Amino acid sequence: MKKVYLKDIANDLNVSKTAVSLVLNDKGDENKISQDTQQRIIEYAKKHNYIPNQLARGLSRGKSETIGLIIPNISDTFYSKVSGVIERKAKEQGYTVLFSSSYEDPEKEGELIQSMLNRQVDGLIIASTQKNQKEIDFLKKEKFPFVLFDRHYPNKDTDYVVVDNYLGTKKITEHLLNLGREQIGLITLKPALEPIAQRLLGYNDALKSFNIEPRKEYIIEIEREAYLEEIEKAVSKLILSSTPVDAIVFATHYLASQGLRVLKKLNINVPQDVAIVSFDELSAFDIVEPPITAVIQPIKEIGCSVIEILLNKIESTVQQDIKPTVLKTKLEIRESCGQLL
Amino acid sequence: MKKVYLKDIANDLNVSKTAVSLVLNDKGDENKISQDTQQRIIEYAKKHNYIPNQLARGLSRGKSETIGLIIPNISDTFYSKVSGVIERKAKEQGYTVLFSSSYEDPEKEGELIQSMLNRQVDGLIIASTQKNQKEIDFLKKEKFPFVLFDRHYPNKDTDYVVVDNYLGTKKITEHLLNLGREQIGLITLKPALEPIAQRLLGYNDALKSFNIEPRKEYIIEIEREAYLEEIEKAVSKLILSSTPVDAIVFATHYLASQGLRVLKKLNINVPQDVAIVSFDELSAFDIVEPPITAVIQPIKEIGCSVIEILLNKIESTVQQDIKPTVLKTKLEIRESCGQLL
DNA sequence: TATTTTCACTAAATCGGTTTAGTTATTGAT
DNA sequence: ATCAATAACTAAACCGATTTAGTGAAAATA
Repeated sequence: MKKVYLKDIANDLNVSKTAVSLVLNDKGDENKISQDTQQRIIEYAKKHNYIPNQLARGLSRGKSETIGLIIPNISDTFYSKVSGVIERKAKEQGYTVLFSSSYEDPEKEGELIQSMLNRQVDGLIIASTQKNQKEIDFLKKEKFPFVLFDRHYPNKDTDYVVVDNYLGTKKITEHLLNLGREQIGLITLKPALEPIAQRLLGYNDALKSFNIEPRKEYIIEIEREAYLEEIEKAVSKLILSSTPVDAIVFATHYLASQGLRVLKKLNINVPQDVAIVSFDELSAFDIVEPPITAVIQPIKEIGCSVIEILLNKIESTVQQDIKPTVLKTKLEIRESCGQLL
Repeated sequence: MKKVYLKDIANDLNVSKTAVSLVLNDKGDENKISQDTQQRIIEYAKKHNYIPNQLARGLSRGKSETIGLIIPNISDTFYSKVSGVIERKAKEQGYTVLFSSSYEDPEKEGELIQSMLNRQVDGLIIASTQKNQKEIDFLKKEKFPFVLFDRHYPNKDTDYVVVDNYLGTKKITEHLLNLGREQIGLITLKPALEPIAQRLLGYNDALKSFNIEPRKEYIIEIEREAYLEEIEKAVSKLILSSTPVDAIVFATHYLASQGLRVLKKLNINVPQDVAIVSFDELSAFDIVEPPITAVIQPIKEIGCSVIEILLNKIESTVQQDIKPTVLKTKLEIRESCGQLL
């Protein structure tokens, strides 16, 4: 069973390549190809399992039916889950997804964007390192379809889909305050990224709304690359201080899970000695000891919004408006704050 | 800044497209293009940020520098982690990865394979549903480069990378036996898949090696799609039987975590009443209550082996031997079996 | 000096499709 | 009977690269 090309069909049926191409692209009727001929072509194609070469097709149409997905790390549960949704939705519309991880390296991200563009992707989805103003500006200037998610450039006018990081963190912090905790620490990352910055604001404002002045020594910003080691110091510092905290807000799921490991190692009772909450979660947060209260991100909605906006941009002929999307997080109360359930 | 094509460079420098192409593909010397001309071309290309259109390139070379990755589900932590390794290693060699999830649907998997082939991927990596004999045979017949992983077709002679599912399950079961447990249940999936079948064998043989005859009523095979509901019945049955089990082996990480949820709900003490072990793990298994003993898969090795075998096949001109790779799992002892640590 | 090699290139074919701009043959209107 | 319109196609250009087969001039060899 040799591979069959458009040319072969045309030759064998004594019609032109044009006719075959038109018919197989569903443009037979509008181009007045007779029903009989259409039938013959379609049957032949089906029988010989003809599949067009997408490279050739993409080359001549200037469209590849492919979208590029650039994320910090596919191994991270949040990104892998969003990627799953994006891929499924994209496939439903006939698009295939090229993906690459930037590992938080802006230079690499820049290269990835370029590499995706050479591959003639029809659009890009980027959870950016937020240090690639240049590439983003380039995409904007070229009016190339793209959507940012999870992290956007607040000073740039682009499409993006994010969750309300500010409000989410405010919610978990207020949850602690409502349960009577007052010395609340925050373990977060160096605030290079917009979501992280927003989470800090949410934490601060929650305290202020309870008339508590945030204390600088309760806020610890650690380096993402070295978080495994640094978190140990961070937790110890908050716990063993002369004015120890009675609760800790963790700004990411991996900070929370690693934080809990450290607390266990130090024999701190959660929630009796210290209550903890997490922004975002791992799927096992409900069965860890104790189950961790968290605000969870609407994974499915994020993925769906992203793909919807992008495909709209790709497929519509009229210029689409730029539309920021901010989704709500959901508070999932568990036992790590001492509330009886 | 307009986009620049090969033709533009040729025109502007008064050389032929051939010369430009050769030089930019590092074939200038072997084709005796003068150093001077080479310099000019390279400089011009760099200055104008020339990037070849990969579709055109792929079309004319019959090679796309792309590999296709087909997995059951990118959202599953195991597959997302292996995917991360595969993507990183592939990128290092200049390949980009197209991915799609089959969601255990053999028909969809078949379509995905076809779709990847139209897109002219240079090779395929598949964690198969194991129900696509046809497509696999087709790939074999065409001598198309591909590597299976996680799941292979035991009756077919193909390259694959798997872990020793048999020995891994034997190890965790023996661990329970060594700690004095004797009524050991197994909660697993309907054994359509090779790894799952192997895990059953490992469980059985472990018992036999301790002179215990496996009991049919201790082995519960549940439907993957409905595992959330079925596992509840399964656990209850094992626990509330007239001869209740004193330990349960879970054949996957998600069975184990869901199993633990159910045990907690039923107020069963782990490990006092029932010890549990899991094949494969979630990253939080060390902080759940109790921490779950598991055999873990060597994610990095799996990814590296897969990509190494595939790129070898793609890039070498001589026919490569077919090479099955079976990797070792590692027993991670935690507290869910009652052993004091 | 005549012939072969080598050097430094290039024209044109090719990859496998899509699309534009025609071309016949037939039908319908006047 | 004549001209315009329509039906049913097709030839050839094109997408943007790679690659094969050659070319003319200079240098080397006989």
